[in-house]
This record gives sequence, C-alpha cells and structure tokens, in this order.
Amino acid sequence: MTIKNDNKREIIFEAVLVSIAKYGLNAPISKMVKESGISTGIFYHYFDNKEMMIEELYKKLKYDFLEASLCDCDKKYTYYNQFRKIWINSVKYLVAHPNTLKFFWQFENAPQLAPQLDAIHTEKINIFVDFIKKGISEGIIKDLPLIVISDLTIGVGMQMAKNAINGVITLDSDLMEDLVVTSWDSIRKYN
Amino acid sequence: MTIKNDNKREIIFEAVLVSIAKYGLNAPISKMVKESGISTGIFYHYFDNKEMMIEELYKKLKYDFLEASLCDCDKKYTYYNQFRKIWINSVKYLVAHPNTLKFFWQFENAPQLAPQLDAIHTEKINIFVDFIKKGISEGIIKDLPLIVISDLTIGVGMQMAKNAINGVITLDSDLMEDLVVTSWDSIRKYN
Amino acid sequence: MTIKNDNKREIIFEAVLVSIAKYGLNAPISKMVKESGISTGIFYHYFDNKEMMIEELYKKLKYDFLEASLCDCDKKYTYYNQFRKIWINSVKYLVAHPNTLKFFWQFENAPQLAPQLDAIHTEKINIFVDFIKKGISEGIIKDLPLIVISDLTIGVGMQMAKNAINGVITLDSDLMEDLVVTSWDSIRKYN
Amino acid sequence: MTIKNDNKREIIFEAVLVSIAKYGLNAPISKMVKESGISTGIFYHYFDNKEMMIEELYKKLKYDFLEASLCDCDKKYTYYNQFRKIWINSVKYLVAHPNTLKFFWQFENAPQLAPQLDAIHTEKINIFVDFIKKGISEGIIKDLPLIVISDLTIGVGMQMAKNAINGVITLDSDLMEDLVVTSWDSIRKYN
DNA sequence: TATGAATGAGGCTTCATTCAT
DNA sequence: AATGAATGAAGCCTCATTCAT
Repeated sequence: MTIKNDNKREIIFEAVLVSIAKYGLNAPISKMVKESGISTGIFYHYFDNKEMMIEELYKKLKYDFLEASLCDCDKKYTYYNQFRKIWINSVKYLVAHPNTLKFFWQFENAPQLAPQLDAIHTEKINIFVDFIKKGISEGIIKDLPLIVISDLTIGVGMQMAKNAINGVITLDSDLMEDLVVTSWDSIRKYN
Repeated sequence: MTIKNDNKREIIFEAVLVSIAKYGLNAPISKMVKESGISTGIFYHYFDNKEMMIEELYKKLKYDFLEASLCDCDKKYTYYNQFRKIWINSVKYLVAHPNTLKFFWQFENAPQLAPQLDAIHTEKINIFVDFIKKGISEGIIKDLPLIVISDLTIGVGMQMAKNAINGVITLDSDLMEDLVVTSWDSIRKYN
Repeated sequence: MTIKNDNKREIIFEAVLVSIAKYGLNAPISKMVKESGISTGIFYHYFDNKEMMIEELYKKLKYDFLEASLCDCDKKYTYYNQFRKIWINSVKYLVAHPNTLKFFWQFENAPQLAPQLDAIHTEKINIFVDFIKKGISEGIIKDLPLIVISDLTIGVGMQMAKNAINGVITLDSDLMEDLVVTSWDSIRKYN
Repeated sequence: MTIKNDNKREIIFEAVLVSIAKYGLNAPISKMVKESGISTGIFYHYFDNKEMMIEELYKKLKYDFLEASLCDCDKKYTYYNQFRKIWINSVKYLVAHPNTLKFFWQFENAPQLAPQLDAIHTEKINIFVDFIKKGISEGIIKDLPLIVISDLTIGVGMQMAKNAINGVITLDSDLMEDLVVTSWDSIRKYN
C-alpha cells in the first residue's frame, strides 16, 4: 500500500457505511462498490482487503465522533457543564449520523471482530477517560468502574440516539434536557 | 414439514447459539451442524431454512428470558420490589446465559433482520409494558416513552451483564445493589 | 476432511492431470471441474484446496511411477539387468502415461512449489537410492553424487520418453536398447 | 509501437527474469514492475503484452546463451575439443545465470506455451545442428536423432548446472571434466 | 515517455440448500 | 428420520490491460 488518494477513500467509506447500514456488517463488496459507483478492482487499490477497510473506517468514524463530542467543551466550564456538553454533542452527532451509529453498534458487538476491536486504541478516548477519572478523584461522581460510568452516560445517549433514529421517540430539547439530567444523576455523587 | 421432534430442535438451537456467539450472525450452517453433531440434511428436516430457524431461536430465547425475568415477581410486592426483582432476575439470567445475550445483541441490531424483528411480537413483553404503564399512571415513575424507561432499566442491565461476561466488571451483590438502585432512581418520580 | 470417496477422487485426479497437461500447472479449477464433469463445490469436499490437491496428486503419481519402475526387478538378477529393467520400465511407463510425465516436469520445476516439493518424501524412492549406493559401494558404478547418477539414467530416460511423446523420436526397441546401454555406460565403472 | 529504448527494455527483462525465477511463469506483471521500479503503464509502451514480452525475453536469453556457448570455439580445434568447449561454456554460463536456466526450464516445458515455442527459430541453433550433423556424417559421433544427441549433451549439462545452482552438487573442475567426458562418451562412436 | 488510477473478467473458495440413498 | 454428497450462485480478491493526465 502506497500513498492513497484520500478523496476516493472517503467516497468508498461513505458507500460502505450506507451498505452496512442497509445489509449489516457482512454487506458484500459487490454491494459496496455498486453503491459507490467504483469498480471492484479499484477497491483493492485503496484498501488491503475488506477486513482492513472496515477497521480503518471504524477508526475514522470513532475519531470523528469523539472529536465532535468534545467540541466546545472548555475546561473552564464546571464539571457538570462539560459533562452536559459532551453528552448532548454525542447524541446530536449520532442522530445526525445514523449510519455511523448503526455501524458502531454492529462493529462493537460482532464477536468475530472482538480481537480487532481490542487491538484498536483510539487516542481521543483518553480525554474521556481522564475526564471521568478526574470526576471520581474529585468526589464529583460515583466511584464506579469506568465502563459502568460510560454505559450510564454515553451508552444511554447512544440508545436514545438510536431510538430517535428509529422514530420511536422524538428527541426534542425538553426530552434531551430530561435525559442529560437523568444520566448525570445516575453517576453524580450526592452529599 | 411434518411433526417436529422438539428434543432434536433443542440440540440444534444450542449449537446454533454457540456458533453465533463465536462467529457472529453469519455463522455458516456447516459450523452449526458440526457443533451439534447432526447432519446437514436433518437440519432442513427440522427447520425451513436458516432465516426461519434463527427467528424461531430468537423467539424461544426471548420467551425464556422474559419468563426468567418475571420469576417470583408477585404483584403483592411493592412496585419497587417488583422492579428490583425483575432487574436482578434479568441481569442474573443474562450473566448465566452469555450466548443468549450475545445473540440478542446481534439479532436486535442487524439491520437486515429489522423487518423480521418488527414482525415478532413476544407475548410476555406485554407484562412488562403493562407494569411500566401502571407505574406511570400511578405516578410512581416518570412519564417517559416506554422505550426510554426500558433502556434506562433493562437496557442498562443488559450492558452490565455484558460487562460482567466480558470480564471488565465483577458483578458482586454490592455492585448489583448499587446498579439496581441507580437504575430505579433514573426512572422513579421524586416528590 | 473426513473419509473421502476414493473413486471420485480418482476421477478428479484424472481430470486435473488432463487439464494441467493442456494448460499448465496454473490450469484453473473451472477447467478442471469442467473436464471431470463435477461441480465446483464438490471439489472442495474431496480436497482442502487446489494446492493440497495438486500435492496429493503428485504423491500418488510418483508412487505409481516408482512402483511401475521397480516391477519385475528381482534382486536375483545381475546389477546390470536390474538397472536395465528399471530403466526400461520407467521409460515405458512414462511413454504410456504422457500426462504424468508432463505433470512431473511442471511440478518439479516450478519455483513456487519448491518448498512443497522439498517437504515430500516418497517412500519408494529409497529403493532407488539404496540400489545406486550398492552399485557404488560394490565398485560396479562410478562414485558420483546420487543426483548425477540419477540424471544420467532416469533423467535421460525421462527426456527420451518426452521426445517420444512429442513425436520427435520413435522409441522402438532398437533405440531403446541403444539408449539403455548408453545410459549404463555413462555410469558404469570400467576396469 | 514506436522506437524502443533498449536500455529500459533490458531493465524490464531483468526484473521479469527475477520475478519468474521466484514466482514461476505466472508471476504477475504487478510483481515484475515493482521489481523493476517502472510503472505498469510504461511496460505496455515497451511491450505489446505479457505473452509477447515473455517470448521476446526467451529469444534474447536463448540468443545470449547460444552465443556464450559458442564462444572461443574455433573450427580449427578438433571435433572433440570443440564439443568440450561448447559443453563447458554452456554449463558455466547457466551456473552463472541461474535465473536464465530456471526460465528456460519453465518456458520450454509449459504446455500452454508449446505453440509459441514451436514458432521460435533461434538462428544460432543452426550452428549446433550443423556441428552435430557434421559429427555424424564424419562418423565421429553416433547416428542418433538430433534431439537425442542434444539431450545427452546439452540436456545433461543443463541438469548439472541446475544441480549446482540448487546446491546439491559442487561443480568443481574435476567433476566438470568427469562429466564432459561422460557426456562425450555417450555420443561418440567407438571403433 | 511516464505514471498509476481504473476496469472487469476471471480466479479460488464458501455456503445455503437439495436429493439420492 | 437421517446422512452427507452434490450443486451452483455468490463471496472475496487478483491481474492483464487501458487511459487520463
């Protein structure tokens, strides 16, 4: 693999995302290339193989998602306000990118991809981890395992985004406010 | 299709569950029959095709799961105690049946299976729905969409079971108590 | 791979041999299965993959060839008469099995198959090796490296068989006698 | 096709030779151009297609080989001395050009290339043919088909070169002398 | 001349399903 | 009921060749 035309890679990525959202993780390459309008052959010019491509796509989407989640989240805000910002950013981003959400859910729960998933270390994730650890050490939030805190916050947010995408709830600002508070209450420490 | 030997069906189901937990939803029939020790041919004697079989398995597992969740949950208990019982029953059941949990996650998030999923109406689910509706109408829990209540309770419970299965948390009775209270607090109405 | 129907394997082997004789070592499986009249799928029921199948075919052909070469070669005959028998057996066998000869030539000279070839140890080959070693130790034939002796005898025989198959020589009994004597003279020790 | 830059052609030829020695006759063009450092596109500027290129390479290598074989082989020498010179020249050349030898073996034994091979008439080959015919007509060597004489001499020499390349024999001058005499004895006429 | 992205037929292999036994 | 050989469409990937730049 030499240097690749990133623009074409983006086009392929987008088509893959659409295909996986439609047909699941095992969407055939034939469907993907049809969706993107390219030929089968050129796919392998830009990616080593299907597996690697999906992994690269995952990394990229995760990076973009994390970046969007942390947007405008200044450390000068109170802990809660930072939390609120991140939560709302995340949910809004996922609602605006439904295929990304579907892909995350697929990829992160596919047992056959578990080894791949374990080997992926998204750098930006550390910002979240540090944020949570800080909250715990400063006695602001409960001293629960990281993954539990994450599930009670981002996890719940993802579920809500999914519900909104599926049309089973309407995520207006009222509900959003309710939910972010509920999520916060589930992890904050009461005095 | 003639009369089905339920015992043989159980054997196949179990093998399918193991295969899907290992290889994902697209586990090939060849792997499933090898796992079960039966022949390919007989598989088609007991099931119409792969798709139908997976759907039947899902229905069965869902039924078993719901049944276990509702066990010992007498209506004479207080609302909270019923909630608590159901939550703990659910989580314990899933931790004890990790392949079932993995299968649920796969099946319920596969876009290609969404039409099938929509067409499935597990009878027992109504008991839950009614339980939640009753809580809302009696002002015990928040007036949120059903799916939101479900995600904040069963959904969180499933995540925790998954974490326990993956070995990232230890679900001892202390953590369990913490979590059931946290889950309850996220839906109960404060006066 | 479980127990296989050997008869069907023979049918496939024969078709493969014909295909390789026609199209070379890289004869596509599509051509092979067309030649044999079977479907693509069943090929993989009898063989793990193309590479393994070709290796198995080679082993089988080599065994058959060596067996035929040693036929009626009693140790009670003089050394020369044994040599003569083997030489003539070999050449006649190859002329009668032209596709086998072509296959040997292809397989044994394909650089990409060299590792495979090195890993194959045909048992019967030891009978030849011992025969040559005995001739050397008893002072009947020259003390040259084994491979040199082999090339001057079997190697030359293979070439002659090839010529006969290609129609560039007619291997009548006169020429055959000439050549076996020539071959013998090239390795025997003169006093 | 316009005028060809012979230097670039040489570079490609060399890379092709290396690739074929490694991967066999079916070495892909992609490997060949990577080996040569040129681009795929330019390959087709210098050659019509893969088949033609390989044929041209074969002709060139054959020419070079024959030229080297005939080097310093003056007609004023005795017949045997000319034979000896040619034999040793040939073997030394092939040992010094192992990839050429491998390529010859591949090309000349590929059934799919047989029609091409038949159509190639290397001019210099006539010098050999005439040399052999002269030997026969003058009663110096046996009256055997040309191809038989060739196999007993050049053919054996090629085998020995191959053995040396493969490291299974050490072609020191002693063994070389032995072999050239053996080869000569196999074709010379005894009085 | 030179590049390398692009094409699509075709290669190897898998897999849901059928069928003779 | 039960087996497993058989099928062929379809999956992933490669490769000779072309073409815009």
